[in-house]
Amino acid sequence: MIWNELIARQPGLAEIPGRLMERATYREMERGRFVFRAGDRVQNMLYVVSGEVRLVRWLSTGGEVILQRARGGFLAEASLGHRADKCDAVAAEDCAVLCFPVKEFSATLDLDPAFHRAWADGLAKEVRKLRAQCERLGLRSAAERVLHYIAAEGGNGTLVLNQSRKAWAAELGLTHEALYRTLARLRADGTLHIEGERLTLSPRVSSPRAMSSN
Amino acid sequence: MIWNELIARQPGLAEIPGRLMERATYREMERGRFVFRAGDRVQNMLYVVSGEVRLVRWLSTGGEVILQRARGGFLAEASLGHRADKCDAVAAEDCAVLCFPVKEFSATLDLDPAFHRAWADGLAKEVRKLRAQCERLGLRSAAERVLHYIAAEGGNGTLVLNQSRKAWAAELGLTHEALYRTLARLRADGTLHIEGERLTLSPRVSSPRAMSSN
DNA sequence: CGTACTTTTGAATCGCATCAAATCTGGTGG
DNA sequence: CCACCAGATTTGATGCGATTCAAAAGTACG
Repeated sequence: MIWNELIARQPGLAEIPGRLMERATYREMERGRFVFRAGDRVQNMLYVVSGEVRLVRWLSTGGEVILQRARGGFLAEASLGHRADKCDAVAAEDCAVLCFPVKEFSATLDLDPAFHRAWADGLAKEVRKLRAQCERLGLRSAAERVLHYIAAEGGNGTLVLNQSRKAWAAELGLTHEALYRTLARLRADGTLHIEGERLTLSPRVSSPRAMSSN
Repeated sequence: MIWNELIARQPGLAEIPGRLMERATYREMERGRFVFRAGDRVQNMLYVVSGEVRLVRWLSTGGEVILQRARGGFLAEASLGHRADKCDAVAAEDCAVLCFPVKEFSATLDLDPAFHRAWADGLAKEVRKLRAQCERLGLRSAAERVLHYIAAEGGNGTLVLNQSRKAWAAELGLTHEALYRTLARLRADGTLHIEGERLTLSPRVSSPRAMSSN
């Protein structure tokens, strides 16, 4: 495995001390495979290099709940201080992961204040991101969620979408049909300018309410 | 203020070094009072000793989104590295808080690895909570959100609600009418047993299916 | 080419939001 | 103790918007 190249592509790996990096093992797995199961002892901190791994919990009603979708980042960071995981981790696509032994990982945090700070900062950033996501999902209309997303994630009123619209729809808590229709309407009434992956908010001239018959 | 007694009651305070503890100030505030407002400069890290403080955002439509409910724990931990808060913090009940000056707080983190570790663990816990909340808000029906909440927050299938149902509705991203109706229906069809604040899932056995994936 | 997936539009349905209003509750003060 | 008030709880009627089911056109890739 060519570490340097890998690290260059993964900003999340940059802060990891070389000593710890050397202890990592590389694994590939195919879609549908379990990375670990609920009740397993926590042995590794996993970084998802490519593909997607999901943290899943099963409801007593039989339904499944997706707790995390890790892509290009750590999986189940919160399990660091825990003996066992409460969730299953499943490869949602063919994927590659780096496994850091928790013991070494934990020890490195204690010995390397800079790394520790980076780790805590990463967690804090995740908290902020998740809060924004919660706020967005609390919005009642599709249009509001779209505009909120562009305002939050886009730079200066312009968002360059780095995923399919279908995937975006899932992230917004909408069906893809609802998203397509909403984008079409926002473009039609001039709220949004769309060219390919670039979505730009039009400088608002009139009322803040974009949708509906006002 | 009798620190020792206070600390004994608050497991979250145990890890805080005495040096930092001495710099804390104690404040009490009545229900409905704002602890801080969006845009205020971050001056203190707040620990909620008693009562409840909520982090909320107000929607342009007038609705509210509850981003955090702090009870016996820190509020807005993620604001540590930030200049200003983006949310209002409001006392949901009469409450008492400890205020730690951010500068001292931050410096102590750097000097005390054990404290730093405890802090990171707290952040990780918050991440897990928020992930669960995002998943919940992604559920499309009111009933699913209610059941998910009970499964996630309740112990052993039973949830003791520690807030009004109206407030709960806001947390679930529903109107209070929708929540009342949903609870009535779930009780009627035997899915849920309700007595006062105690909500208990009826044990309906069904086995976890394999990944359905997309 | 052919397959798989995304994008796009259409039509029907359903559930939640909304508006409205009655009852219940806890707390305050006369 | 009762009157009163603010807020929570509960039920009803209605409309809108998202889901759902369906299908066609576009796109990437071997």
